[in-house]
Amino acid sequence: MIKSSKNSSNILRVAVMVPLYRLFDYKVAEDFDRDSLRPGVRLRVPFGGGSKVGVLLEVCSESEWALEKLKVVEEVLDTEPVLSVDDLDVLVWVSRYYHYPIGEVVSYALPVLLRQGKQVRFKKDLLYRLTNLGEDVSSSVLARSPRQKALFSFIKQEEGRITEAAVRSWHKDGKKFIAELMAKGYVELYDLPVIRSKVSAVGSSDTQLPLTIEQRQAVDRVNDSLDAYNAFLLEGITGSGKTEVYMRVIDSVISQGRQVLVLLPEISLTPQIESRFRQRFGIRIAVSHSSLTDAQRCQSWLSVQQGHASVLLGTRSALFHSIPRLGLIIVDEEHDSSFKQQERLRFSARDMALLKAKKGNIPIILGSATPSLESLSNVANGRFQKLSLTQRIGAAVLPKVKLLDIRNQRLEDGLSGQLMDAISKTVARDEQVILFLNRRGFSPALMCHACGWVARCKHCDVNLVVHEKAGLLRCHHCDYQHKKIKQCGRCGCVELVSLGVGTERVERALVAVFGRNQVIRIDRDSVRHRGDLDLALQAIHSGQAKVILGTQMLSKGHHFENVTLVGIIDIDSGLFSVDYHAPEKLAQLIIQVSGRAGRSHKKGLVLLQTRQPEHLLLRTLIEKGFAAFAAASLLERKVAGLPPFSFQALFRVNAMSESLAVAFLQQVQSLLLPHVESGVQVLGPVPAPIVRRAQRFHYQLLIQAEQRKQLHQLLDFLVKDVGLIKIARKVRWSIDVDPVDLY
DNA sequence: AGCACGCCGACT
DNA sequence: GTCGGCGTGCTC
Repeated sequence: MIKSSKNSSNILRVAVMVPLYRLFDYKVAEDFDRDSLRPGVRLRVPFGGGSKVGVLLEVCSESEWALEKLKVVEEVLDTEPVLSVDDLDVLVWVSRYYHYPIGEVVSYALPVLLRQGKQVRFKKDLLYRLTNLGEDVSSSVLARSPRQKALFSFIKQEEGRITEAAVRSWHKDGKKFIAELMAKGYVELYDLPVIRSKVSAVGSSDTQLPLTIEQRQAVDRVNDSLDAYNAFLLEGITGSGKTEVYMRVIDSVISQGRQVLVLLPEISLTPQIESRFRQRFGIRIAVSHSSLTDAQRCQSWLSVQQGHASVLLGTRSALFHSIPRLGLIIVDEEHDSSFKQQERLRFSARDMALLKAKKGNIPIILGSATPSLESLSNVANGRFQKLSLTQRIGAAVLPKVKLLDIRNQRLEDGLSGQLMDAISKTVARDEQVILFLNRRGFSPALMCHACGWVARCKHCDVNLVVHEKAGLLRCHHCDYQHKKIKQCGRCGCVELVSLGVGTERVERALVAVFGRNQVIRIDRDSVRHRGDLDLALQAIHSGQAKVILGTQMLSKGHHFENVTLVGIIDIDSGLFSVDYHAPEKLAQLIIQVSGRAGRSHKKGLVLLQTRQPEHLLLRTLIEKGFAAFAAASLLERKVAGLPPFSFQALFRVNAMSESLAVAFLQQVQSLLLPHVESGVQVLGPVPAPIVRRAQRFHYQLLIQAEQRKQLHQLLDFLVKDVGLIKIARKVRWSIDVDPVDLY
């Protein structure tokens, strides 16, 4: 049957920005201009009592709803779609895969201003360059005004790559000085054309470093397969020059007039990295991270969406940007846990990037010195191609890694005599030491000597941590605080012992030996604000601080030239954690840390305190390296009958009372049991931060399946057929597919 | 999520 | 008598 084409299509399927798991149908007036109704345009629609912003997903001719029940669209907000059909396709997939309301997923893809239905225009980033007159004069004509002179030289040196923002960040009165230079006729504004076809990159290519043979091979392999989906794992040890490989490939892609998305872990997206990319690719860089204002983020979003920017540098949320001519995705440090969003929409940026590359039929590079087991397994099964960088650039040598057997050793505040000796010797040589302990506070538990009672959080299922200096007991999950108690909460005994060792305790011990000035502690308690960290880093770089003690915070991103000894105080907890990814996280930490010691000509040493010196994975790691460790881990999983991927989901609930949470999970469990032979278990109660004061009981249900597909069938069954949303009135739930963290 | 509707307790 | 608590239901 042939339908009368255009006029019958007056039903609009809209993703309304509300937390509901379905689309909403609307109609348009008969005489409405249908041409403006393309998928991806924003609409203002009547919803409930008021009106909401939504995004048009589909124009069709039928609705499950009675026509007279449908409301009429109020307003079409865009003449051009803000999201492409491909974008919408990915968003719908994300909504289904992660079981998250479609309207919310779509709103993730838009900057706040667009979400609110505002009209925004892209303000072209105008650039400054010297005029012909300016090129002819020497900067000495500006000798009377040192600021103008300096700015003049800055513009000359950057060769027309200076934006207004760059001038502002150069000096707070930069605009004033530039106005003066423009008044003199030395400097002018111009704008760069949008790249839609093949052009050469804007950045200067003479700054390129020569490549090693391995780098050359990696670049060539990727460059040879730019026109289709190909997944590459770039495995490169610290200092082997992964970034240079990225940049060469980016060069090729943008010279074809296409765009590149570069995803970095949260801590890696620093002004330094940004400026390194800026130097190379000029102003055709857009960045996206949490410290931008709404207006800035919107402009950055528009610059990518409208094709002005060729490279988008961002954290995991940058995946949701609309990138019309995307030609390559790079995920640097692909193993990093910050690629998993652990709140609201629980998505894995690495997995989503792979999907996006596949759907867009473009190449993707996952880079890491310590790849995730998932990626290594994908290399083994032929889904990824491996590119290896094994040589370090320059004279840097890898440090020696040694296990310190602390069985039967006397530990003083967590430190063995051997480790203490090594620290003293290093300090005596006027070199620096880094010590890792992934536990904040003074001690992780406070116990009654008389009856064994332990101070616990009244909201969460965890022990309270002693913070000696602050005189507090604190919960590291919900941040509940209580003044440090002097008596047992059960028997009233006054003899309370601090059990275990945290950074504060180790710091006290180190200060007692080396003095206050030579010891510095870096964790979330000691560096609250951004400035604190800078101050601490300064003390380290100046050489004043000799012993640097910190949590994971310290393991990433910072390079300290004079560090020749790294100690990890407790590695055993990583070997026996409930988190089944803990061993590989530990291995990744050790490798990362090794990259910190002895980067210069000096030889470095890494000491690991352990009571498990014969542990197979540890031995493999330190004797044969990360690759062998990973291979052993994969084999171990295979032997244990576990898939290399974790085809499992965590079903989390928050409820007002324990009985509600348990009753709900038991209901879910009983619903699932007929459909799975095994692999559904209630875990919990589990610690979790309080969302709302009332909903503080957190339980989890672990669902395992043989295949990813089977898992999703189960989840779909739960959500759709069972009507989970209706059952789950008094609880809040979320589904975490392939979780990293099992508490 | 927001908002309306609806049915029971203290109050200008 | 009403104002307002939040339990329940609905949003095209």
